[in-house]
Amino acid sequence: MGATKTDSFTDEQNELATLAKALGHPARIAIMEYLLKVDTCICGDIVNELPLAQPTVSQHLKELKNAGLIKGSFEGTTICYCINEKGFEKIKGFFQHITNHLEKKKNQCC
Amino acid sequence: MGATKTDSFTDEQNELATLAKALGHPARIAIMEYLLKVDTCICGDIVNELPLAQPTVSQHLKELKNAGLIKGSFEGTTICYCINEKGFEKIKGFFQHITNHLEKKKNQCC
DNA sequence: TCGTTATATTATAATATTGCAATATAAATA
DNA sequence: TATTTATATTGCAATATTATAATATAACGA
Repeated sequence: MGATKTDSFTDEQNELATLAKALGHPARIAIMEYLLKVDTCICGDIVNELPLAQPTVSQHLKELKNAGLIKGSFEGTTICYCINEKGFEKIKGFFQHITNHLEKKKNQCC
Repeated sequence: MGATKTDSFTDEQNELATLAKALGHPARIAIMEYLLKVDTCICGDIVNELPLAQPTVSQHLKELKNAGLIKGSFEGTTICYCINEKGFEKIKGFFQHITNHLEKKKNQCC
Protein backbone atom coordinates (compact mmCIF):
# COMPACT_ATOMS: atom_id res chain seq x y z
CA MET A 1 0.00 0.00 0.00
CA GLY A 2 1.19 3.51 0.69
CA ALA A 3 -1.76 5.76 0.01
CA THR A 4 -3.71 7.29 2.85
CA LYS A 5 -7.02 5.50 3.43
CA THR A 6 -9.02 8.68 3.02
CA ASP A 7 -12.30 6.85 2.52
CA SER A 8 -12.10 5.31 5.97
CA PHE A 9 -12.30 8.65 7.74
CA THR A 10 -14.93 11.36 7.97
CA ASP A 11 -14.90 14.40 5.70
CA GLU A 12 -14.27 16.52 8.74
CA GLN A 13 -11.21 14.50 9.71
CA ASN A 14 -9.84 14.57 6.19
CA GLU A 15 -10.45 18.28 5.91
CA LEU A 16 -8.62 19.05 9.13
CA ALA A 17 -5.76 16.79 8.13
CA THR A 18 -5.47 18.55 4.78
CA LEU A 19 -5.25 21.93 6.46
CA ALA A 20 -2.67 20.76 8.98
CA LYS A 21 -0.69 19.00 6.29
CA ALA A 22 -0.53 22.18 4.24
CA LEU A 23 1.22 23.84 7.19
CA GLY A 24 3.47 20.83 7.68
CA HIS A 25 6.46 22.20 5.82
CA PRO A 26 8.84 24.91 7.05
CA ALA A 27 8.72 26.74 3.72
CA ARG A 28 4.95 27.03 3.99
CA ILE A 29 5.19 28.21 7.59
CA ALA A 30 7.74 30.78 6.39
CA ILE A 31 5.36 31.93 3.65
CA MET A 32 2.53 32.37 6.15
CA GLU A 33 4.80 34.29 8.52
CA TYR A 34 5.99 36.51 5.71
CA LEU A 35 2.45 37.27 4.61
CA LEU A 36 1.69 38.29 8.19
CA LYS A 37 4.83 40.36 8.56
CA VAL A 38 4.44 42.52 5.50
CA ASP A 39 1.01 43.46 6.80
CA THR A 40 -0.34 44.00 3.32
CA CYS A 41 -0.85 42.07 0.17
CA ILE A 42 2.56 41.46 -1.22
CA CYS A 43 3.14 41.10 -4.88
CA GLY A 44 6.15 39.13 -5.86
CA ASP A 45 9.25 38.91 -3.69
CA ILE A 46 8.17 35.82 -1.76
CA VAL A 47 10.62 33.94 -3.92
CA ASN A 48 13.45 36.24 -2.83
CA GLU A 49 12.57 35.73 0.81
CA LEU A 50 12.85 31.97 0.66
CA PRO A 51 15.93 29.77 0.24
CA LEU A 52 14.26 27.80 -2.53
CA ALA A 53 14.08 27.96 -6.29
CA GLN A 54 11.17 29.75 -7.94
CA PRO A 55 9.31 26.64 -9.11
CA THR A 56 9.52 25.16 -5.64
CA VAL A 57 8.07 28.29 -4.07
CA SER A 58 5.36 28.37 -6.70
CA GLN A 59 4.44 24.81 -5.81
CA HIS A 60 4.26 25.58 -2.10
CA LEU A 61 2.05 28.59 -2.79
CA LYS A 62 -0.20 26.38 -4.85
CA GLU A 63 -0.55 23.91 -2.00
CA LEU A 64 -1.42 26.62 0.50
CA LYS A 65 -3.95 27.98 -1.95
CA ASN A 66 -5.50 24.56 -2.60
CA ALA A 67 -5.85 24.02 1.12
CA GLY A 68 -7.65 27.37 1.37
CA LEU A 69 -5.10 29.02 3.62
CA ILE A 70 -4.11 31.80 1.25
CA LYS A 71 -5.65 33.45 -1.75
CA GLY A 72 -4.06 35.18 -4.71
CA SER A 73 -5.34 37.62 -7.25
CA PHE A 74 -3.65 38.86 -10.38
CA GLU A 75 -2.37 42.42 -10.52
CA GLY A 76 -1.01 42.60 -14.02
CA THR A 77 2.22 40.67 -14.21
CA THR A 78 2.44 40.01 -10.50
CA ILE A 79 0.18 38.12 -8.15
CA CYS A 80 -1.08 39.43 -4.88
CA TYR A 81 -1.10 36.72 -2.24
CA CYS A 82 -2.58 37.06 1.18
CA ILE A 83 -3.97 35.00 4.01
CA ASN A 84 -7.42 33.56 3.50
CA GLU A 85 -9.31 34.19 6.70
CA LYS A 86 -11.96 31.61 5.95
CA GLY A 87 -9.41 28.85 5.71
CA PHE A 88 -8.59 29.33 9.35
CA GLU A 89 -12.02 28.97 10.83
CA LYS A 90 -11.95 25.20 10.68
CA ILE A 91 -8.49 24.57 12.02
CA LYS A 92 -8.82 27.32 14.62
CA GLY A 93 -12.01 25.66 15.83
CA PHE A 94 -10.22 22.37 16.24
CA PHE A 95 -7.57 23.92 18.44
CA GLN A 96 -10.14 25.88 20.36
CA HIS A 97 -11.99 22.66 21.03
CA ILE A 98 -8.88 21.00 22.38
CA THR A 99 -7.92 24.02 24.43
CA ASN A 100 -11.36 24.28 26.01
CA HIS A 101 -11.34 20.64 26.82
CA LEU A 102 -7.90 20.69 28.41
CA GLU A 103 -8.78 23.68 30.57
CA LYS A 104 -11.93 22.02 31.81
CA LYS A 105 -10.15 18.83 32.60
CA LYS A 106 -7.04 20.21 34.28
CA ASN A 107 -5.23 17.19 32.93
CA GLN A 108 -4.97 14.89 35.89
CA CYS A 109 -3.81 11.75 34.17
CA CYS A 110 -0.51 10.48 32.77
CA MET B 1 16.61 15.98 -4.46
CA GLY B 2 13.47 15.27 -2.49
CA ALA B 3 14.39 15.95 1.12
CA THR B 4 13.09 19.02 2.90
CA LYS B 5 15.78 21.70 3.25
CA THR B 6 15.40 21.88 7.01
CA ASP B 7 18.70 23.70 7.50
CA SER B 8 17.49 26.65 5.47
CA PHE B 9 14.73 27.49 7.92
CA THR B 10 14.65 28.63 11.53
CA ASP B 11 14.20 26.20 14.41
CA GLU B 12 10.89 27.86 15.13
CA GLN B 13 9.64 27.29 11.61
CA ASN B 14 10.78 23.68 11.59
CA GLU B 15 9.19 23.07 14.97
CA LEU B 16 5.84 24.47 13.89
CA ALA B 17 5.97 22.49 10.66
CA THR B 18 6.70 19.30 12.58
CA LEU B 19 3.69 19.84 14.83
CA ALA B 20 1.39 20.63 11.92
CA LYS B 21 2.71 17.71 9.93
CA ALA B 22 1.96 15.35 12.80
CA LEU B 23 -1.68 16.42 12.56
CA GLY B 24 -1.62 16.15 8.79
CA HIS B 25 -3.16 12.70 8.57
CA PRO B 26 -6.80 11.80 9.17
CA ALA B 27 -5.88 8.83 11.37
CA ARG B 28 -3.92 11.11 13.65
CA ILE B 29 -6.76 13.63 13.75
CA ALA B 30 -9.07 10.73 14.62
CA ILE B 31 -6.75 9.66 17.43
CA MET B 32 -6.68 13.16 18.87
CA GLU B 33 -10.47 13.40 18.67
CA TYR B 34 -10.85 10.06 20.35
CA LEU B 35 -8.51 11.03 23.16
CA LEU B 36 -10.64 14.13 23.69
CA LYS B 37 -13.92 12.23 23.53
CA VAL B 38 -13.14 9.57 26.09
CA ASP B 39 -12.34 12.37 28.52
CA THR B 40 -9.87 10.23 30.41
CA CYS B 41 -6.70 8.36 29.80
CA ILE B 42 -7.63 5.43 27.69
CA CYS B 43 -5.73 2.21 27.78
CA GLY B 44 -5.92 0.14 24.69
CA ASP B 45 -8.88 0.21 22.35
CA ILE B 46 -7.56 2.96 20.08
CA VAL B 47 -6.79 0.21 17.61
CA ASN B 48 -10.40 -0.96 17.66
CA GLU B 49 -11.63 2.54 17.00
CA LEU B 50 -9.59 3.02 13.85
CA PRO B 51 -9.98 1.37 10.43
CA LEU B 52 -6.31 0.46 10.35
CA ALA B 53 -4.18 -2.48 11.36
CA GLN B 54 -2.50 -2.50 14.74
CA PRO B 55 1.05 -1.81 13.51
CA THR B 56 -0.19 1.16 11.51
CA VAL B 57 -1.97 2.64 14.51
CA SER B 58 1.11 2.05 16.63
CA GLN B 59 3.15 3.98 14.10
CA HIS B 60 0.74 6.93 14.08
CA LEU B 61 0.77 7.01 17.88
CA LYS B 62 4.55 7.08 17.78
CA GLU B 63 4.54 10.05 15.43
CA LEU B 64 2.12 12.00 17.59
CA LYS B 65 4.28 11.20 20.59
CA ASN B 66 7.50 12.24 18.85
CA ALA B 67 5.91 15.52 17.86
CA GLY B 68 4.99 16.09 21.50
CA LEU B 69 1.24 16.11 20.95
CA ILE B 70 0.42 13.11 23.11
CA LYS B 71 2.09 11.25 25.91
CA GLY B 72 1.87 7.66 26.99
CA SER B 73 2.66 5.87 30.20
CA PHE B 74 2.72 2.16 30.89
CA GLU B 75 0.02 0.64 33.05
CA GLY B 76 1.04 -2.95 33.16
CA THR B 77 0.35 -4.58 29.80
CA THR B 78 -1.52 -1.61 28.42
CA ILE B 79 -0.42 1.93 27.69
CA CYS B 80 -2.28 5.01 28.79
CA TYR B 81 -2.22 7.64 26.08
CA CYS B 82 -3.43 11.18 26.50
CA ILE B 83 -3.04 14.62 25.04
CA ASN B 84 0.16 16.45 25.93
CA GLU B 85 -0.87 19.95 26.84
CA LYS B 86 2.61 21.36 26.40
CA GLY B 87 2.76 20.29 22.82
CA PHE B 88 -0.11 22.59 22.03
CA GLU B 89 1.31 25.81 23.39
CA LYS B 90 3.50 26.39 20.37
CA ILE B 91 1.04 25.63 17.63
CA LYS B 92 -1.78 27.35 19.51
CA GLY B 93 0.37 30.46 19.75
CA PHE B 94 0.92 30.42 16.03
CA PHE B 95 -2.78 30.36 15.32
CA GLN B 96 -3.45 32.99 17.95
CA HIS B 97 -0.89 35.22 16.30
CA ILE B 98 -2.56 34.86 12.94
CA THR B 99 -6.02 35.37 14.40
CA ASN B 100 -4.99 38.53 16.24
CA HIS B 101 -3.40 39.89 13.14
CA LEU B 102 -6.38 39.22 10.95
CA GLU B 103 -8.76 40.85 13.39
CA LYS B 104 -6.62 43.97 13.59
CA LYS B 105 -6.34 44.23 9.87
CA LYS B 106 -9.95 43.52 8.86
CA ASN B 107 -8.56 42.02 5.71
CA GLN B 108 -9.01 44.73 3.13
CA CYS B 109 -6.96 43.32 0.32
CA CYS B 110 -7.44 40.64 -2.32
C1' DT C 1 6.57 43.40 -32.39
C1' DC C 2 10.39 42.01 -29.30
C1' DG C 3 12.50 41.45 -25.27
C1' DT C 4 11.90 41.53 -20.28
C1' DT C 5 9.77 40.20 -16.05
C1' DA C 6 6.82 37.40 -13.06
C1' DT C 7 4.84 33.29 -12.39
C1' DA C 8 3.23 28.49 -13.58
C1' DT C 9 3.83 23.86 -15.49
C1' DT C 10 6.26 19.72 -16.75
C1' DA C 11 9.51 16.14 -16.20
C1' DT C 12 12.36 13.80 -13.28
C1' DA C 13 15.33 12.28 -9.46
C1' DA C 14 15.77 11.76 -4.51
C1' DT C 15 13.56 10.94 -0.44
C1' DA C 16 9.62 10.32 2.78
C1' DT C 17 5.17 8.45 4.12
C1' DT C 18 1.61 4.98 4.46
C1' DG C 19 0.02 0.48 5.40
C1' DC C 20 0.35 -4.25 6.46
C1' DA C 21 2.15 -9.08 7.38
C1' DA C 22 5.32 -11.16 10.10
C1' DT C 23 7.70 -11.07 14.11
C1' DA C 24 9.36 -9.47 18.64
C1' DT C 25 8.76 -7.99 23.36
C1' DA C 26 7.05 -7.95 27.76
C1' DA C 27 3.63 -8.03 31.43
C1' DA C 28 -0.33 -10.84 33.37
C1' DT C 29 -2.32 -15.03 34.26
C1' DA C 30 -3.28 -19.96 34.25
C1' DT D 1 6.87 -22.17 33.02
C1' DA D 2 3.61 -21.87 29.16
C1' DT D 3 -0.06 -19.14 27.30
C1' DT D 4 -2.42 -15.19 26.48
C1' DT D 5 -2.81 -10.25 25.70
C1' DA D 6 -1.22 -5.60 24.43
C1' DT D 7 1.88 -3.11 22.05
C1' DA D 8 6.20 -2.23 19.31
C1' DT D 9 9.49 -3.16 15.59
C1' DT D 10 11.03 -4.76 11.12
C1' DG D 11 10.85 -5.28 6.27
C1' DC D 12 8.85 -4.18 2.23
C1' DA D 13 5.75 -2.56 -1.54
C1' DA D 14 2.90 1.27 -3.10
C1' DT D 15 2.40 5.93 -3.23
C1' DA D 16 3.34 10.84 -2.12
C1' DT D 17 6.33 14.77 -1.37
C1' DT D 18 10.23 17.77 -2.19
C1' DA D 19 13.27 20.12 -5.11
C1' DT D 20 15.16 21.57 -9.37
C1' DA D 21 16.19 22.41 -14.43
C1' DA D 22 13.94 23.28 -18.43
C1' DT D 23 10.22 25.19 -20.48
C1' DA D 24 5.78 27.63 -21.03
C1' DT D 25 2.70 31.48 -20.44
C1' DA D 26 1.27 35.97 -20.21
C1' DA D 27 1.41 40.91 -19.19
C1' DC D 28 4.24 44.95 -19.65
C1' DG D 29 7.48 48.49 -21.67
C1' DA D 30 10.73 49.87 -25.33
